[in-house]
Amino acid sequence: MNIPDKVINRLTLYHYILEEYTNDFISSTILANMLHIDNSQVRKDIKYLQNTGKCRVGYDVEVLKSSIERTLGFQKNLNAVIIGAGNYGSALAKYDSFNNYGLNISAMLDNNPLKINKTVNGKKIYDINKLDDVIKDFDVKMAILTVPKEEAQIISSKLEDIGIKYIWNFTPCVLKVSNKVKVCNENLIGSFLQFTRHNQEGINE
Amino acid sequence: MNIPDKVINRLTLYHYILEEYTNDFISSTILANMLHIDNSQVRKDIKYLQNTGKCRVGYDVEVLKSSIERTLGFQKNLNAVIIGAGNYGSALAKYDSFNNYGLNISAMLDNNPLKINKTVNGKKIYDINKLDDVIKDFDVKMAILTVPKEEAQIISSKLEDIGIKYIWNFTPCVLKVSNKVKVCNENLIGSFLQFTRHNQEGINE
DNA sequence: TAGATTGTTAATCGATTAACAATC
DNA sequence: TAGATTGTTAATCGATTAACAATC
Repeated sequence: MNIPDKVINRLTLYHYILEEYTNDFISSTILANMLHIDNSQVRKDIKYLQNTGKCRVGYDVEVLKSSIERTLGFQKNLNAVIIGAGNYGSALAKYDSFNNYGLNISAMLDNNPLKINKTVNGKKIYDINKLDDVIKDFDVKMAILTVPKEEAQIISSKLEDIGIKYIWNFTPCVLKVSNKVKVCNENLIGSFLQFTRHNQEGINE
Repeated sequence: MNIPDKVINRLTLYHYILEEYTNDFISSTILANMLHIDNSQVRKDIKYLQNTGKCRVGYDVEVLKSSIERTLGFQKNLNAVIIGAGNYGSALAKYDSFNNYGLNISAMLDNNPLKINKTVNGKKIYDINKLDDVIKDFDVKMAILTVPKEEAQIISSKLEDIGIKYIWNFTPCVLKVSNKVKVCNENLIGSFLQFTRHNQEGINE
């Protein structure tokens, strides 16, 4: 089944809520209020899970949680490397929750001799010149790009040549790649501006 | 004028491209192809800038760049603190480009005595118990939340009491706040799943 | 001139919200 | 039973794409 991006995003938020939720059942209205969205939207999202609720009671929390996990594939593992062992890369290497959601960080790479062969949270840092080998040895499908933006395009082209499938781009840089590679831009500046540009209407003083 | 979120996001991507672009003029088709979107969408987005192009030539790169900067308010400064001086917080503290887009990191806060009074990239780390003072002293409008998720809700409630306006939430946690506070969730898990869930259709082998 | 490109309108598509019968 | 909640359809809203006249 094809689940729209926005629905996937909301499903993960429902999952966060359910993890903290102590009752056995939860209604669409409660979930909706916590996220400031419409309750019929919650019910529609849940329909994608082929999950069924109970009138007058709501949804079984455990069942709902595990059907989100099953549908979004929290259990299937995808191997990734982090390219760039700076703070951002290290922060992501230490983000252990990734494992619970199907993302396995196999290794890191950097060009700094002082960092090579060190580890961050148990992930070894390899020489960027070994990129090709590391990707093959660990069966890596995704590269997480946290290099300085000057280097982003060069690395991205290399990754494409090696045949990587996914590039998760944390640099403020639009990568030129063919349509064999999927790029996801984590655009912090964009988020910041979206967030703060809306002073105009809404809750200002 | 009220610019939709998606447009704001694309405008920042255009800006990234323009920064690297060496010609004097650029057409909507070139921008569109780089982002794999429709060229009439690019022209519509640019209309929000009240910028005008030239038939047969395209848009003046410098003019376009500065009208994006003006419209999105890259020059107005908003003060923020980073709460949680771990790797993620430190990575953000070192992300100097924020300054070019109107975000000024005034200080950091943490509860670890070993970190307090140290600095990261010139930003001093204050005791989290001084939160109230720091926010007032630096005229802080935004808190960037990079604490462990167990602490996220407690800090978030404190921030609301103090009267903070924006919480940029990097924790995998849905915060309960009143509508006086705006929360922006940087949902990494959600992005990851959106990104990789789409094996089904598209470019798989 | 011929042709490339903008600016803009109309058509399409998708996502959100409203409404309500069915259920327990 | 009365009332709360789901499941689902219809209505609305917004975003994207298609089309094309106007321009230089």
